[in-house]
Amino acid sequence: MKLSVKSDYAARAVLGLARHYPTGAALRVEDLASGQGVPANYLVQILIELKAQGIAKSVRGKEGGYLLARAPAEISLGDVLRAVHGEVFDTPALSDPNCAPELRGAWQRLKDAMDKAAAGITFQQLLDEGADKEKMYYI
Amino acid sequence: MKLSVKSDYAARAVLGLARHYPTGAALRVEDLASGQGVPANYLVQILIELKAQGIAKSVRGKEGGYLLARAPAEISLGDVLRAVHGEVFDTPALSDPNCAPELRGAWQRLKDAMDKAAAGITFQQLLDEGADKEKMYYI
DNA sequence: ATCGCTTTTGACCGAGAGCTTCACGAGCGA
DNA sequence: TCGCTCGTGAAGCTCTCGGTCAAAAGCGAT
Repeated sequence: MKLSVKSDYAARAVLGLARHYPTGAALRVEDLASGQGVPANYLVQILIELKAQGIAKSVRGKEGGYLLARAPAEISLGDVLRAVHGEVFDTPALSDPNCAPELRGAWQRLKDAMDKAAAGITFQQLLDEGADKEKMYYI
Repeated sequence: MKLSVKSDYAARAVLGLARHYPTGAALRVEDLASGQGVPANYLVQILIELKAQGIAKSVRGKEGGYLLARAPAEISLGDVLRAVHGEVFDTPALSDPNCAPELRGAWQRLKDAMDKAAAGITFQQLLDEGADKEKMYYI
């Protein structure tokens, strides 16, 4: 099971916005893209999806750009994954009625594990981990 | 994150072989395919991969077919997923060096959760669940 | 009002993967 | 030798993914 580059880009974008969140200012797409190593034109589409899901919001015109719609503590990795794909975990078997019920149960268990793990990772945690790592250099 | 139909087919195939495991006889591809609602010509390719990973084995000639190489209790859903794709969970971010380390940690946690969940589901369990369900009708 | 900045939207395209089918070769038993 | 089965490779088809581009639209400043 391979995760798409899109999910990765989306996570990077949200992390970038989260780092910038305390300033309260909007971040331009171009700056966000170059800071995270993501093609700007592609990032635009991802940001639009993030906005549609209420994760980010945008400001137009000069001094415009993107910022998070909620605090980083309120955004989980699962939210981001659901924003760019429909579901965190999906398989044709779950919607196939002539799939054996015991198998469907197995896929469901896998899905639940995935959902739970993704919901348990918030971007505030990631910010803290990054800060901890940086603190190492000062010791 | 979408799971391919191939993984589903592989799981069905192994479940079908597991049900037939106690007899010790080989199961023809055609029979296995029609029993599980899988295109036979495609199933062949999947079975070859399962065989290459030591999950199934084959017998040629008349009375030939496929059977499990180990007991159903020794085969986890993770084994099957790893047989048809390379990994249970993979993302370009994990091998991208200029991805933020805190993000890589997050993906790794997701991967671990997935691996653990997939390793914890054996086909013996699925057989038992199926048997339990069948017993319901006799009450 | 107009201009420059930004997001927004939609269309487009090439490459590759996934799914499926087919045809033919190879091993085994009668 | 014949019939049965697996084994293997190749082909086609569709669809998604990753990425680009251009034009529209909102906002602020001059």
